[in-house]
Amino acid sequence: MEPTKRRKLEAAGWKVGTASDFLQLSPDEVEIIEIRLSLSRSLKQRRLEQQLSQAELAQNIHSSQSRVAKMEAGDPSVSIDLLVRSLLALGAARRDIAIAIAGDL
Amino acid sequence: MEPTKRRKLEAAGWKVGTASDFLQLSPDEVEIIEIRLSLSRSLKQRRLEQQLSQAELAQNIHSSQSRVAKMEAGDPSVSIDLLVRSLLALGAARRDIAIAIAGDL
DNA sequence: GCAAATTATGTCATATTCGATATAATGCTG
DNA sequence: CAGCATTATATCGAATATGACATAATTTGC
Repeated sequence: MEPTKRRKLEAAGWKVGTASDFLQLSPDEVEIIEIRLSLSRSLKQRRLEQQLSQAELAQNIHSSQSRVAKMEAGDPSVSIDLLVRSLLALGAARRDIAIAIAGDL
Repeated sequence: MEPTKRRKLEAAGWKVGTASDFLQLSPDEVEIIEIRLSLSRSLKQRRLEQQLSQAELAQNIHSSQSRVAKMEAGDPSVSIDLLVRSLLALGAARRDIAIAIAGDL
């Protein structure tokens, strides 16, 4: 795994001890994590574009500031469902979500 | 809402009583449901392409036949997370998932 | 038509995710 | 620096998703 990608994961709070520890994640698990991180980044970007605080966004989606923080941090306790619902609440269309998931495209 | 779309939702087990009942779903909720259904269809298509029974797929993803059936039926109790994980297990790439979500793209 | 295989539906105990809350950490502006 | 807003982290009971199981319905091949 490239150091770049690894740093991204570690920065997002995924405990990635040593490189070999990391390897116990299956490719599919890594893929899911990356999808979550892509959605996270998209969420944060949209929120900032709309000049909203995490607390304000939380109100819009009937959630809490702490959960928004976790969403943006790519916390493992956050489901893709919640990320998608939040993106929709920020005005994202299905297509936008698809693009976020694809990573580049 | 077009009758076509509505029939799709009803067929998938989303209790959509009358048209007015249906309207109590927010556009975002409808969007989520449609995303789920897109992923469902993609899942079933992939499984059939690979000539697997629901039970066989269930084994691969450490789940059960009944849950696979629910996934393919677009059952409300199934998360997007599980659908994505299942698609990955069937060999789908991120891009494939993105395409499924976008509808076209 | 009838087995056998496959798929659908209902239920349940357990596991995971949820919003909420508290509080710590960081950033910003005077 | 001090106050204030914003964001991060930890923990909780409640809500939701989960696999497993039972069993019904459906499809398939003979």
